[in-house]
Amino acid sequence: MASVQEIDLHATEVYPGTQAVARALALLKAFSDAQPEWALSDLAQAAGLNKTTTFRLLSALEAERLLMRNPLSGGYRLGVELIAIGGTAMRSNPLRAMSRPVLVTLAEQSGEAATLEVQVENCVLVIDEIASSNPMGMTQDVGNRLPIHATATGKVLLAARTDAALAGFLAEPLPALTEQTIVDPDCLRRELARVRQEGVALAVGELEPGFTAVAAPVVDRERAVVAAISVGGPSLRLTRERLPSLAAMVQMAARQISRQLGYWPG
Amino acid sequence: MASVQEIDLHATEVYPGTQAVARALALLKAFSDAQPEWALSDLAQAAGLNKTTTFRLLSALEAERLLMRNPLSGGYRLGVELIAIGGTAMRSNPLRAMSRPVLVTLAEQSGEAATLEVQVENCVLVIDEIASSNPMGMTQDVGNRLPIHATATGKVLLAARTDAALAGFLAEPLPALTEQTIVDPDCLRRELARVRQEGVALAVGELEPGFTAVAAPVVDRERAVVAAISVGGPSLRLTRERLPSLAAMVQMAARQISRQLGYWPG
DNA sequence: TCTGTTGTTTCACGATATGGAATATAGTAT
DNA sequence: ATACTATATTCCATATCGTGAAACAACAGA
Repeated sequence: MASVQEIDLHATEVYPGTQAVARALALLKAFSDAQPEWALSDLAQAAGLNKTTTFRLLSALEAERLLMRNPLSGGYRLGVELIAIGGTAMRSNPLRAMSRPVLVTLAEQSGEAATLEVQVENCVLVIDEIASSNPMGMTQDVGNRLPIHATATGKVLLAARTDAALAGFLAEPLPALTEQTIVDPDCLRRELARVRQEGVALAVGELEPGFTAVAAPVVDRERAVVAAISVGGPSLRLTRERLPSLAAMVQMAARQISRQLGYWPG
Repeated sequence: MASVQEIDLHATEVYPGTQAVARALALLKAFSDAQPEWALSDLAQAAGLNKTTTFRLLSALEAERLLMRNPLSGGYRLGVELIAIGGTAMRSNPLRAMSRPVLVTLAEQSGEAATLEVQVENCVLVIDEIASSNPMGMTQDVGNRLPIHATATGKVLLAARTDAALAGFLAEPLPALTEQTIVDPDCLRRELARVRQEGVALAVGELEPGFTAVAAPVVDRERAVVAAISVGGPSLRLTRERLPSLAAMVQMAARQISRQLGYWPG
């Protein structure tokens, strides 16, 4: 019936007695870079909710400034309060706070931009980014979600998944962002095996043409891969010869952060 | 009874039929830079909610990754999903998108950091920031809330308030952040009158020692002050002699943005 | 003017959120 | 060890609060 693409109302059956909250949050999550503005009816349909219910929830979110309305179109947009809360979330993130000095050193040492990323659903989320000391590289990606299969950090995080979880992910087609993006499931599987073995991932022009990145996993006390860090920059600067030494730096930094998290190798 | 400071559950009576959502959002807003982690009981008490209710709401927020728990203390913290949503909110903010090129020009022209800020409750919220071309100035303040009475942008926004709204604000004591912070209500009132007349606000060492900023209002189609922009930097560089010319630049840039919003002077 | 679409309000119903009480799980002092 | 205190978590009967159909209002296009 719904012709508009469906938003998943979170298959994971939620806590009992939180329907309204879960629905409100699902509505919030419907907003994205691709669709930053929603009309009430469309959003109601996409979320599979009654129009009245949607209206009431959106009104509550608007009253709290988490949403705002476009005065011209009447459409809903994410509000300023979310920028504030997001900023607080960023600054209070313990992983970010721990990693920052290491990232700064890594960026200086490598002369490239360094990032800290975690997995959120089937994307990697940029938690922190230290700009390259070399000018240009102004990516400003903090808070951005990137496709997990086309990034070095993403591959590191994917490599840590169980075969079952991986199979589920690979069941759906992988979008190609560039000519180089790995879209063949078997090809990606082999790549991930390599990543798992070597403890480093590369992405050469797979996210965007001319951009190369090297990533390594951050491991916590329970030996779970909780994040990945990377250095990245123009492929012209991150030449094939430099990659091994960059990989070593990234791995070293990642191990340093892991140790702070209580991870002890062996 | 409640010895912990109370969180205001939003005096403005909310939309009927959204109690749970409003409460959940109030819980989210309880997290701040000053108090980034809450124990269940404390938060329940501060929000004036039953412990069970609080637990259920927090669980729902945690399930959606808007909150996470500190594995050591068991305390609640803002989660990564909020960083993602906050990033989306920032990038999709129309005011920010409009202002950015103007801000970039302003930063180049002045050689200082330029910011765009809006009012949210009794704070100013930094929506965008273009770092100074001169090194140092690395403030990284986007998403940060600053006290409205101690910032140039804040004064601009305060100056636009009605006398009644202002009186309400001035009823409570103004915290001093530095020696220079204006804490006397009458003194601030006079300052705001000046700002209203001249259309520019200054803050010299009022937010932090040695930091000076100049701000001007951004006005929309309905002649409402919706934001303020500023340039700021070390007081040693923003000398008394430079301030008039900087003020002119900021005002020019603000007028440019206002015009894009449909404001037409006269 | 009519018609289709949007956003908004109303309201009766019952599913759903609520909070007291009971239980579990620590952490601290005795 | 044991009792004690302060947490977090589960259970469950109750009625409050969220729900969605329907009706209304405000447009835009034909």
